[in-house]
Amino acid sequence: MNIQLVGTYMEPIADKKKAIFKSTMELVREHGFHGTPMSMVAKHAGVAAGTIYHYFESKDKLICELFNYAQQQVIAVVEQEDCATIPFKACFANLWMGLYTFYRNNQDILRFFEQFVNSPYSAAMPRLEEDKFYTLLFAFFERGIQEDQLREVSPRTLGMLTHSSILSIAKLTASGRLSLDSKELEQVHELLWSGMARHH
Amino acid sequence: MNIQLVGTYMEPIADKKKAIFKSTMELVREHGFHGTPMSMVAKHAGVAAGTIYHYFESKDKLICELFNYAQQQVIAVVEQEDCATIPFKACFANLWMGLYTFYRNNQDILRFFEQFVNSPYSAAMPRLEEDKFYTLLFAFFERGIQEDQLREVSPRTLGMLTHSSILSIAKLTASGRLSLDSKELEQVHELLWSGMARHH
DNA sequence: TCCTACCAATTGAATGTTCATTCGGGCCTG
DNA sequence: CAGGCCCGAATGAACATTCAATTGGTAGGA
Repeated sequence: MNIQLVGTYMEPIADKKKAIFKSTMELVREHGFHGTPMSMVAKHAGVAAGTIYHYFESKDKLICELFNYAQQQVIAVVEQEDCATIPFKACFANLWMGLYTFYRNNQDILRFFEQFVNSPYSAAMPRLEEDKFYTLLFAFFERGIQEDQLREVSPRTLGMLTHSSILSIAKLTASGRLSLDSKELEQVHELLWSGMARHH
Repeated sequence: MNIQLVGTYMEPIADKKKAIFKSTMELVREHGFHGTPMSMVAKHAGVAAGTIYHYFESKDKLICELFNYAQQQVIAVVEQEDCATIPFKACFANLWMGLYTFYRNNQDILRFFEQFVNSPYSAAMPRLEEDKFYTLLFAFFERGIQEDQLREVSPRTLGMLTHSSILSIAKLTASGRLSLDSKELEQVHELLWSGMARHH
């Protein structure tokens, strides 16, 4: 039986299934989609090759489900930080740092995402309007504009700019090619903020 | 004889070699690294499979050489826009639009790059210090700081932020999921500028 | 001018490997 | 003992790479 992930946030997932997800993520991070045969996933996850096919129709389905699984986690971060009870500016800072921290601590996911969205798999992704992550993100910036905190630039543009800055900095620091202390990280999102904010 | 590309900018490249580059780029864009067998490249380029191996040691080498080949073109854009004879702010605007336009007009390259840098191939990339593109980019922002035009944020950070904004907007508009008119494009890099600029 | 020796360029069928996927059977648990 | 889980060897397709054979062009000698 395929246990559904989608929608209900995160039902208990069969152990083996979770192990397969985890292994796939790690291996794909290190070796790419090509370069990670099912046999390798099986061995790494400690299951037999056939078992994977008990849980997933095919390699492609596995990859796509894994994407959704990981996406849920990112969505959880956004939902946690996007709260209307604190000033928008602070909320923006939290969101930036929250997402940044998440990607830094989950480099597998970061790398997997980037591979996924730039591969032909991305054809299987929902359109922006149906993508929960982006819907949340855009709504957040919409709110900033409503509250007269942000310039009148399309919320989509603001959302993409913010997210891309997080991703690029996270990738860079994760790769060890650049290291930023916490003061410099603050600088980054302040810089973004001062570009996007409405100057009264 | 392998005609060298590296270093001397761009020697005349054997026709077939160029055809192979072009086909690989288009096919990889559409089908990914996996998903484009050498036989497909051969057919698309109008050569025999064996011919590819006359010019390239292996598939991996082909991919890596292609990356360098494309990188040269991006470097050319930076070199063209980064001129010290006009005010820094204008130069920044030119650079942003120049790179954006380049990626918009060369979606193959954009997509190929993103796949490459997030794949295991990226291990073959030079370190940031030895990467000509980034060296130029960072020097550009260094200049802005010297000239007291920019905040004192690490030039690397500024460079990465700028480049990531270009890439994300170019990817998004290229995919048709968002379209920006020229006024909105201006807004984007002005927004960035106002975040990065020193406020006297 | 013609002939020939030489070599780079090119071909595509053949090779051997790697891989996704299948399936017949074993092992628990209720 | 039925039914769900799980195993892993076997299968067949797809692929990167090789190589023996062919072409075409060029330099030199007569």
